Amino acid sequence: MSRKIFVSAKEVADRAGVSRSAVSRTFTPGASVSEETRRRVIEAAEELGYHVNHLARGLMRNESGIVCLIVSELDTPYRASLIRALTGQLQGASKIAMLINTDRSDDSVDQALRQAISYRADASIILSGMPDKSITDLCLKSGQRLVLINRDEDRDGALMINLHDREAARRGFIAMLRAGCRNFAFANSEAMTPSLIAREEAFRAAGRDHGIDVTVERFGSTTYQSGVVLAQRLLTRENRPDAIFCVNDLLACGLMDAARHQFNLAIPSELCVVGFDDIEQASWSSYNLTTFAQPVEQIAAEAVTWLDQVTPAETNSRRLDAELVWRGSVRGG
Amino acid sequence: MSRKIFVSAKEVADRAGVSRSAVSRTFTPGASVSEETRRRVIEAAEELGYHVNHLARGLMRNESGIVCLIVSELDTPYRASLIRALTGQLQGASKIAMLINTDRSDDSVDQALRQAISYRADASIILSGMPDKSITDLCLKSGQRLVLINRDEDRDGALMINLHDREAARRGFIAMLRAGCRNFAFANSEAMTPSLIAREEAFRAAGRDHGIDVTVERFGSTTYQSGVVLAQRLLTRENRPDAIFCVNDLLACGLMDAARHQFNLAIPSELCVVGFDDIEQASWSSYNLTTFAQPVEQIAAEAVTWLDQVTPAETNSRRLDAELVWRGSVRGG
DNA sequence: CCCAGTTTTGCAAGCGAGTGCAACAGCAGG
DNA sequence: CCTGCTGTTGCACTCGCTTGCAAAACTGGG
Repeated sequence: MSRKIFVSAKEVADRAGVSRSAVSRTFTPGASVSEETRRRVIEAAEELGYHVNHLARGLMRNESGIVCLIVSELDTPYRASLIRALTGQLQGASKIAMLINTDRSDDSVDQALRQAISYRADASIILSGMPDKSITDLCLKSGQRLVLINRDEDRDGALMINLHDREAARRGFIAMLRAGCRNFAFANSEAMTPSLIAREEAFRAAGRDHGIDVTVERFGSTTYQSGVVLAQRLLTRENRPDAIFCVNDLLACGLMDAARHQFNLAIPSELCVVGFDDIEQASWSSYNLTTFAQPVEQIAAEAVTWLDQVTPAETNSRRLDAELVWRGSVRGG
Repeated sequence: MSRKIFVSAKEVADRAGVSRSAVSRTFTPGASVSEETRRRVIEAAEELGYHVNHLARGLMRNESGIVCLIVSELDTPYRASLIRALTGQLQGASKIAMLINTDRSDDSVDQALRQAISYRADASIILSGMPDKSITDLCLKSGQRLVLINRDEDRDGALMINLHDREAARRGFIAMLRAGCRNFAFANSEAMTPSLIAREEAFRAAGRDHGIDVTVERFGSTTYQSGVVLAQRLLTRENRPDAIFCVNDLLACGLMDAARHQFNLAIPSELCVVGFDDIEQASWSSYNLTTFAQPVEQIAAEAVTWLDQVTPAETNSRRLDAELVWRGSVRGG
């Protein structure tokens, strides 16, 4: 099977005619090595194709440089772009991302965290699902840091990054109100994630504030197909909505497609739509969707800089703005 | 900073009143431990929240269980779905994926492979870019396995997974020919990946075989925006194409949107379009794109089973079928 | 040339696990 | 009770690296 073929520090030391420690120090920033030995070590290392064994290093330093990203349905546009931002910025901070896919079963977020512990990840970033309290406690007790993105619930000792969902929903309402809409609806999935709930609630509240009743419909998971179904449910009502806030862009795309192709509605003249996430497709001219942008790079930056802090992980919470991106799915603007 | 707080086998051993080896053996399948001690160890481990340190285990076993996925622009729909499939199946084979993002510089595929070596990854799977020969040699010499997906070029000792690009292109041509198209065009990017070139060449060849001249236009990278530009270039020609094979779906979406919204063309009556990849958006009713499907799950399966083989990595090549998915962007069908 | 002060270096003790080997216990048969 | 066998256990070594500590090698001033 796999024989030990990786070249070790010992071999480099022998070749360079120095001690093992010298090699180690050469690759440890800030260690005391003379220019001369460093040169010889580097040279020998180059020739042999030596690379420090990060596994062993992690063992000694008690710091692996590994950060686990725990995520399901990672091919969803928003998730994928967040992963891209995170991996990019983690590498910038010389850490490396381990990707754990929790598509399978339901307890698999817990499973994933166990994996993270087994690989002695310095931290885990949870993008979907919500782990058991007992597991997160174990993580924190083990000295592993935890970042929850758009999960909202409280977890002591973790960093929680969320958006101003409520304000976004309210702004969306007002935008469509100004566009002259009268019948408001909110298209949601049944996922009932805290942030999705917040958007729905705030949108209803905005309606109440203006003495307007908001129709809410929920269906399935937060996908394009659900958007199609929601369109069928909402657009066949007797007083058809002329303003729909979709809980995210994927849903909005499905809803818009159904509205146009099945109900022959013109957007935005007969129906205004607002989405959330600002996925790439929202900017495609078939959709041209007015939406709230997830500040993915900023989210990633917050996470990574927090992880880089040396102070012991304290409970921490960040709430970022979701910027409104005006496009053509709402009149005016 | 981070104190050693992870619980170790020693502590479990003490608590269970056995030797450290007993603990080790309990978590090593096939080792000789009595039912009684195993029970006590498991119990103690549970109470203490012990998890085998995979770093240390990897050190001893000389097998880390880590597989690196090397990829750029991972938020592209096709890439994202491939990553999803790969992570899922790797986990099924009890391996774990490390994600290396090569968006930054150009030599960063090499950088990525160095990382992979540093973490003693058992294998690397390259989804984008092409590493230097010297680096891949180093990988192979170090006993690391290598999988190249849609990279085509020859690399001794690696597994190369490709599709029947040429046949797909030819089939696409014939499909549009049967639909009654006369003016054929091929919309490509300037990425010039082997598989993209193969599609283009085969499409031209199909044209030649039928005595039909094929217009080829190339622009930028393989994105939606390039599709828009390509539409502008192709659809303003004096004898406007009525059949366009797009080198991938993303490009096709951009091209279709531009054709419809800027040139007011009806698809498929005035223009037939064929894509490649079968990304999710291809099935959205705004596009309803006839395309060739990347068999992502099958690709992932091939890769993972090959990695699981115990025989020393031999050069190996798989060529899979890209199934034609008939939708509405080509007449007939 | 000597000595105190500053680098630089090597030794050796870890880190947390796996595993060959020998000692050991338990058991059945003689 | 002794012998031989099987199955379990613990010791000690190993993996590749980091790092405290003390010895060795410089440095410059007197």
